[in-house]
Amino acid sequence: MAHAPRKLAKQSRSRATSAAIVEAAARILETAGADGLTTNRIAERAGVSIGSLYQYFPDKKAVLAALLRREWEDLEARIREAGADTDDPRAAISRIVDIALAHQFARPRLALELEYLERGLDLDDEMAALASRLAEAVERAVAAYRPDTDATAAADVVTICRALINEAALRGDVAPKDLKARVMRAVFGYLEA
Amino acid sequence: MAHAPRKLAKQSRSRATSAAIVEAAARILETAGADGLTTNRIAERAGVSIGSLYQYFPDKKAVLAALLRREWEDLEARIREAGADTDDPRAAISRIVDIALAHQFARPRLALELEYLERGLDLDDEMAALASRLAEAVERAVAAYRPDTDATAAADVVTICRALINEAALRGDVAPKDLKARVMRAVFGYLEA
DNA sequence: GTCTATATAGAGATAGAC
DNA sequence: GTCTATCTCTATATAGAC
Repeated sequence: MAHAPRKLAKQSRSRATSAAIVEAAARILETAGADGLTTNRIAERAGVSIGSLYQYFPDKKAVLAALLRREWEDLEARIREAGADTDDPRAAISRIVDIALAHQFARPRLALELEYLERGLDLDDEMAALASRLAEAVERAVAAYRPDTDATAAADVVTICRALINEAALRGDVAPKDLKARVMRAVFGYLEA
Repeated sequence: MAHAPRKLAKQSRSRATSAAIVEAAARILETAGADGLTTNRIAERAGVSIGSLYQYFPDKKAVLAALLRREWEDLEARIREAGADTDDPRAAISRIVDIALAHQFARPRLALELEYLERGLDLDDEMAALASRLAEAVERAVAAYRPDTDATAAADVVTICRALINEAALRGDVAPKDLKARVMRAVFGYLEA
């Protein structure tokens, strides 16, 4: 297998290019929003030609799907880890809130734009499965805290968190110091009611 | 003033036309989303030519602004009325939640699309004032229930309501029978914490 | 495999007849 | 004041040289 190393090097370069394209899309979404996101600009920002972009992705939606997947995989790994500890369920939920805060405030505009664009993307099975794993990680943490709740409660908690954080980010608050407290108040106010 | 009636008739026809254009935009947003909303389609749906549309509105954003204004004016009137009764603050908030539910479920897709598009519209002073009146109506109701809270609490309550209702509408639930209960749980869970 | 050049389509908006 | 016809621009995506 004398060709293996060369092949690997090629694959690695290829992955770097497609990652660059995905990150270019992310940067444009952050600065110009969904309106400003064109395939030509993505290619330019990624430092490749438009022709190359279409060698890596079949169409514009595929670039967005890859970006969304990157974000979800990151989030899922962190949340699964944070929610694992069932000894102190309240602390587990608190850590999940921290992760959500960190994630959305790291790139607030990006998170917001993706949330909107997500609807226009028809997710394939793999993405749907990823979304399910994400939801389940939260469900387990919520169920550990209140075993008498169903999946709806966990979904509501996620919705409430996202909305409060998005709204703060939208208003331009860099990272309001009382936001964590307000999110916790909303989450546990809901769960304890 | 022999010309007054004719003038009024003219103004009335003119208002009917611009209302038709605005409603056409609303219908397209509901069925095709922001992507499908083009000035040509708006004109076609409104039963006027594209040339006429531009006689009534300077550009596409102006049509959207007029639509948003229509929605907000409707909502503001209802909420002001519902929140007025300070004898039973809890009931006042409950009625406001009912109005929000009715409003967003009457045309869920429209409400959702407008929420996104709102950001791309630079509101003029009049629209900003309208938004303030809307916010203040909720603030008064919240303050009557819990006088020790600030405007942030009222804003958070609005954010939580909108998110839960949008999420339900987004999932295609026509009007889940337990949604009102969940929204109330979230709102009062937050306010009583 | 990466580029340049371009086909194709559709957008927003305007001109000018009636 | 409403229409049709069209200008201009910019988008996605492809073709074909290298």
